[in-house]
Amino acid sequence: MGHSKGNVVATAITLLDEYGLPGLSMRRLAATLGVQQSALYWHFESKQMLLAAMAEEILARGPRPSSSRAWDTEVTRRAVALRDALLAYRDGAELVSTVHAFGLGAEEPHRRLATSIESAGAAPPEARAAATVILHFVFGFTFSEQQHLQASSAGAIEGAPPSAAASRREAEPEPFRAGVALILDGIRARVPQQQRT
Amino acid sequence: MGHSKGNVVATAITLLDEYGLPGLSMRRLAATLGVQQSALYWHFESKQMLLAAMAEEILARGPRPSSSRAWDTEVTRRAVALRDALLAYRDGAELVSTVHAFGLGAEEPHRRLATSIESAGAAPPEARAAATVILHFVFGFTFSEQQHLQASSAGAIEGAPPSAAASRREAEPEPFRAGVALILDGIRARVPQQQRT
DNA sequence: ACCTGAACACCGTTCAAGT
DNA sequence: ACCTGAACACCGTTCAAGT
Repeated sequence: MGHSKGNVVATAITLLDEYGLPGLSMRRLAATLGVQQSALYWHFESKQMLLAAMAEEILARGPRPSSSRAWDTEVTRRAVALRDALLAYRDGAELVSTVHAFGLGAEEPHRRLATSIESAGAAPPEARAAATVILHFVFGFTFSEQQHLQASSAGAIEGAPPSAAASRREAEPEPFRAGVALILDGIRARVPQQQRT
Repeated sequence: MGHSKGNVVATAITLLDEYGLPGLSMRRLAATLGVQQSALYWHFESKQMLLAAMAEEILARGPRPSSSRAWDTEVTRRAVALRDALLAYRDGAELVSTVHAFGLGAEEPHRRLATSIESAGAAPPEARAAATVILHFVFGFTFSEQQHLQASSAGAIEGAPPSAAASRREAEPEPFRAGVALILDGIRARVPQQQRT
């Protein structure tokens, strides 16, 4: 009866988490599914399209932040939720941010951030510009963070004291919150003052 | 008499500009230099190390912004200069930002930005956090921009009206300046007010 | 110090053909 | 609708050996 598209994507994400992005080959994926490599090209026109579908799925599986009446709380929660979604799978940040940069999808986070920022009283173009700043910060920060996390967990047994930090950290480090807070201050400076939160 | 390291890097950058990052293979580089592939591994322990050296060279070739008494002018000029450096070669933004994320170098821009921000009166840790925000914005923005530039210049003859924009644009688009300005406002909000510029 | 020759263990993609 | 079989045109890296 054959594999479905969703089926293929789910298996690909499992392999991503196990072998990382460089280890995710069409051949390995096909072997895991028990088909020939060429069969994958019936489901996806290229590996890039498969990666784009994986990025969407990883985002869809991420947490959905509870909304808030305070726009800045909401924006912060969205940034934290996005970071959590990226950290949930090995090389998640690299995958999603690359798909985004190549214009192949992963646009929901930007749209949602922009909507939350508009509720602060910003005009749509300004809200989009601010959303772009936040998005690139979250992508770049989390990409770097995930690399360092994996690099240090690679030198685990043979290396420096392993420390209490697990490879898949969820709590936000101080610099992450600080970066988001800085951008929020920038937004406040450009929006009609009305309430403090 | 053999090739020098700098020689190899320079040739690699030429190939990057001509074929793009996916087209830059060790085999192609070796062939262009007139040596065997294996010879490259005498100069660089891996392709990653070659890419790191290329990133440093691309940054070193970039413009050096004139300094300014006004810290915000200086930060803006550094951001613009960094973007220009990345845009100067095909896939420059992807290359440099990836090398940076993998912790293989390309740290000068961050240090320089942090220094300029400190002169606004920010404490070093705050200045570094703000520099991180700017750096990720410039990397992410320019990466996306460069992809779109190349995608549209790929569909040149056969496509929409080519427009006046060349493939290698140097003037900053409005959203780039807007993003930098937003972050500057965020910095101003966290620093003892003294002068306006 | 710098490179050759040869191999190892892989890649993404296409395409005619099958059921 | 979904897959096979086979091929095409590539990859990064290692290593003994040469000069």
